[in-house]
Amino acid sequence: MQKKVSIKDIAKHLGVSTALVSYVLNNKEKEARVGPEMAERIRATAKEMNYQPNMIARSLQSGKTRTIGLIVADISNPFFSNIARVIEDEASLNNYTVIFGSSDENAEKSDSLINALIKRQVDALIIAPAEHTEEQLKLLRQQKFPFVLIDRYFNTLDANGVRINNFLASYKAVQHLAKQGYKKICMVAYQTRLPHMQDRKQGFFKAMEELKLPLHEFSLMESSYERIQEDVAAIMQRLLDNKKDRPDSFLFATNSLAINGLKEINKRKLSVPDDLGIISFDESDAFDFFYCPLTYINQSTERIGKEAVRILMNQLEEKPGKTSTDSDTTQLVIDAQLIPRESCGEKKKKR
Amino acid sequence: MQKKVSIKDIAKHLGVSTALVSYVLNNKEKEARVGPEMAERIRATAKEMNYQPNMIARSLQSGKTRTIGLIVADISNPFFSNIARVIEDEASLNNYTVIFGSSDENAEKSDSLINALIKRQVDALIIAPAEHTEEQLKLLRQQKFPFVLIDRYFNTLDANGVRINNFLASYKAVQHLAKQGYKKICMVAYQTRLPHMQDRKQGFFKAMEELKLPLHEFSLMESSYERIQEDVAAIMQRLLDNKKDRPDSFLFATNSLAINGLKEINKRKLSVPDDLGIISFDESDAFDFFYCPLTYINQSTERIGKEAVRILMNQLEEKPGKTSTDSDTTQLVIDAQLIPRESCGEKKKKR
DNA sequence: TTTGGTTGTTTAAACGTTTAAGCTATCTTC
DNA sequence: GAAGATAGCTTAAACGTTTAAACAACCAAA
Repeated sequence: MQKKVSIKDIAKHLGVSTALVSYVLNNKEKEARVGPEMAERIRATAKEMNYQPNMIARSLQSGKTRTIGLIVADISNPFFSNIARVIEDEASLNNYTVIFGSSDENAEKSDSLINALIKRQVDALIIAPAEHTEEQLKLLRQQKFPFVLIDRYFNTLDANGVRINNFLASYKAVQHLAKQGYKKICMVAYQTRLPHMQDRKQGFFKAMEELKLPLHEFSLMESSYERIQEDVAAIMQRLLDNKKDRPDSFLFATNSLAINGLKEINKRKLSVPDDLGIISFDESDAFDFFYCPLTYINQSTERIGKEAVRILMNQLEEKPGKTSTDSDTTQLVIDAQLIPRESCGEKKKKR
Repeated sequence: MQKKVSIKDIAKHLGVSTALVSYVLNNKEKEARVGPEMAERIRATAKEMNYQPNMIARSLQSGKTRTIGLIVADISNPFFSNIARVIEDEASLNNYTVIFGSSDENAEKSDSLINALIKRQVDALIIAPAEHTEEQLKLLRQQKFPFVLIDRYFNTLDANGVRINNFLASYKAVQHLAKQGYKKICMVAYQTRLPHMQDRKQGFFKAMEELKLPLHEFSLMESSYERIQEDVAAIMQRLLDNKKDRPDSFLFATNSLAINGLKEINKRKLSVPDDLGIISFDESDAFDFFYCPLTYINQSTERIGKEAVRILMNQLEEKPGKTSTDSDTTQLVIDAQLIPRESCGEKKKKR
């Protein structure tokens, strides 16, 4: 690669000091009392030589990189890639760029990712934390490193965060199913201690209880993250092939769970919403194209991304008259919408 | 944020020079003849003080950031986010990280994105180039900046690239449709001069010609990128609502086109594959859940991502005995697979 | 005892910026 | 015409690394 032109090159070319060039190119000519014709010449040669400032050098000197690190479970999951896109746009509006990494829901990978990004001096992190990463995050917090959690959170960790009201979302979903006449609801969730997932489960149980719907052994089924395909297939096989006593509806806790579940339902030629009612968390193009469009719980990736960046910017771009401190914490809980469509229409009376 | 600990801090803490610390932490104790017990003490305090090297400083000194810039049309498009994930993993294996940006198929945005990433001193770029970005890329090439094009390419630009054989893919798709009895095929493509898209169109026309299938005014329909939803809706409305003379099948040039097209088809209660045969480029979860699973042309995002990184690494990590030069160029054309499913099954004889 | 080698460590420059402080003319003002 | 202000520029240090070169102390061989 060709050597890039630096401020030094411009200075040498004009026979002046680098300071002068720097002042002009940073539009500080007034404060630095640079002569107007000199300023013009500098600007001209900078353009002529196609000068591009070296942000690395600038960062070293300023201690700021104007870079945000984004850590999600998997950037190829539409939920996260949508958020990534929103974050990219918002960051760009504030002259920040984004480095990303996928943790695969793995605490060790998360740890090395966080370290790699910090070594690269990102100014802040946006993290959808994996299970067992509490300690890593506590350390970050202790070091007063700025970050925002998205999607998930921890009870024992007081940190910035943006998430939906998971409990209520599940709760409403069950109510909706019940109103349509479904009684034997099965929730398919991830097997994890992450509170956002626990909330979804608890919202489910709370609604079941209040509605006086009896629980079954299949009421809550759990899949691992790593072997989701096999696990969900096994669950569905066990439940659906038991003609005697099977659920009449499913509440899927994420889009990936739903997609894997639906594939199994399809294989068995069961008809939705007659044989089975379905609701899922998250969005997916797939939900629109299922023969019977899925009722889903919409988490606004737009809002999650925007608010996460907003919270960070508030913290990073400390205004002179700021009142907040590093230890203050913002937690935003967004209300998720249930989007009713056809996958749990009025249940037939027959069963 | 708490001040980070530097090599200087460790040196001061031990009363030695920074050089010594640097040698040890870079495992150059042998070459630098550092005493073994000193080395141990340095390592110990480094761990104790939780030292994290400042990559920015290291980059400034070395001129390398071990960072790859990724520019795609839209990171939230599954095709690109899948590629992004593969690139992330491959990069990580080589100790690189990835910064990304979305060009929105817009040349100006692409330009400012390229500049922003270069200012940040990325070592290389992986780009899915937008229309009219040829000149920007020629400039890059001229400056011998390392980059690989993915998905798209330019005829007049000799650069590294990884893409599928678009012409042949289209060609085979038409053959497949014809074999199933479809004759009045409509290709829905993007209105762009990008050669990969032109190739898809030309493959279509070539096959039509060889099969002696007559062309209609609807044979090739084009949508803009910016207003895809409106454009595709208008196209489908015009074609489908004309009962007299309408296509009997569609070849969609991308997943987004297909998804928008299918929504319109659904609205009109037309049945696939009886009333209409369908093939689309790219993958999508949605294709699996369309009531009649879509036949599609699979571009292996896995291979595209991996090969792109491999080509870059070959160029960046110049081995001592290297034979290739900066001006050498690798172009990889991957064979795309047609995955036959139900959306263009044996066409009924009735029409 | 000198010469030379080895070992362990320090010095200092460099990477490309930014910016406070310093310097030198020239211009006001009385 | 002396004092002070102002305009226009330069010097130099700093950010956190890396690394060639220098240095000092010791040891071995002649």
